[in-house]
Amino acid sequence: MGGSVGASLRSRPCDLSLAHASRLLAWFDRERRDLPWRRARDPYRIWVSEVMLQQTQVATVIPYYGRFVGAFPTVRALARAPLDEVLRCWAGLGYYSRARNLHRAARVVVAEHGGRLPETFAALRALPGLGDYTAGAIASIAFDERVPCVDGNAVRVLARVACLTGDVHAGRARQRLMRLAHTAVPPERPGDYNQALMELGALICRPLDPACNACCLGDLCEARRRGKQQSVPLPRRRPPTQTVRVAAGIVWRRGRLLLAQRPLEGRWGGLWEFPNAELPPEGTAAATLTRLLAEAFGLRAEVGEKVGALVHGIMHRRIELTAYECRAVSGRTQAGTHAAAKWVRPEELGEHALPAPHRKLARRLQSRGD
DNA sequence: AAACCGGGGCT
DNA sequence: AGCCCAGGTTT
Repeated sequence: MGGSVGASLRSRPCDLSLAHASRLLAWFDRERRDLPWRRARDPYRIWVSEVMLQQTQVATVIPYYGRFVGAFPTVRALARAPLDEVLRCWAGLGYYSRARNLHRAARVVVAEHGGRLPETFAALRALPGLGDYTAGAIASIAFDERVPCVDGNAVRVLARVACLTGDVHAGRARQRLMRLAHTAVPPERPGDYNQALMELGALICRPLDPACNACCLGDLCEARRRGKQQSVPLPRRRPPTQTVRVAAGIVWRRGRLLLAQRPLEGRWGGLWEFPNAELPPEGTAAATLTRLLAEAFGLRAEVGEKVGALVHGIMHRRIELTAYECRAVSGRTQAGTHAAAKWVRPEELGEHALPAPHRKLARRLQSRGD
């Protein structure tokens, strides 16, 4: 292993000076935002907050966090709850596998660790749903272990301070970054240090317009010295966007709507949705929905007017969802490939965890006054 | 409305 | 190293 002689002569990953950690900590002590999960050092609450903060911004997380720890104040309470209830509490946050993993791990913690979170990085990392980031966050913040936790904010700060010009998301530059991240964590206050790094990335060392003049690391930052803040780190390369056309049926029968629960595994696992299917390139919505309702749900239905259309973007995918009002005229309801199917009153929609695009759809239907 | 930013976990 | 999961903010 290791690079060629040439590579090792060329440039070693420059370790960050010790000064950077104390600067960062001093800045954090002054500027840290007062966030609900920073008020206690309960490992469980830190865990919940870290999972919610994956792929979701602080402002969005705050109200959900309060409701969630209100409903499930301890690991045991979470483990006791049925998954459905947990998903309902998560509804709207997106990326529901996070909630499923959290719930699954809570049950493991109760079964194998007596209801208390294990206190080392290695033991945390072994729990389902906890990867390097989350295990590092809990280990350092709740248990003072000297391990890094590297989110996108931390990547940006480290890459800029050390001016890592390669692709920090892959290959050698990635390894270098992670090595740097490990050595950079100070033995004192590792948890605060990690939070400071991420906080600096979020507030100061922003992707597009870093506030270098206000940065506590300004005079240590190699990218700034070289005027390369804009090009370091290299943006992640993205696959081209794919458009998917989906038709959904708002199916009525005796004043109730048909809702189907997705299989527990996989995309939007366990969530409830309006029956829907991807439109084949040449297919019409009416034909697609008629066949779907017949074959998957055992219903003969008439497809009526278009009652809504929206676009939902997810990563590099663009879902164009069109909804049609349908009337079920006969048949005995089956779940098909879904986990379940049921008829609900419109006002009961809110009690179900729906995928984001279907939530949008449901909101529109209700505001329309149906 | 388009462009852009967000990454963890698993195998 | 590559695959899967499946949202929000900015401009």
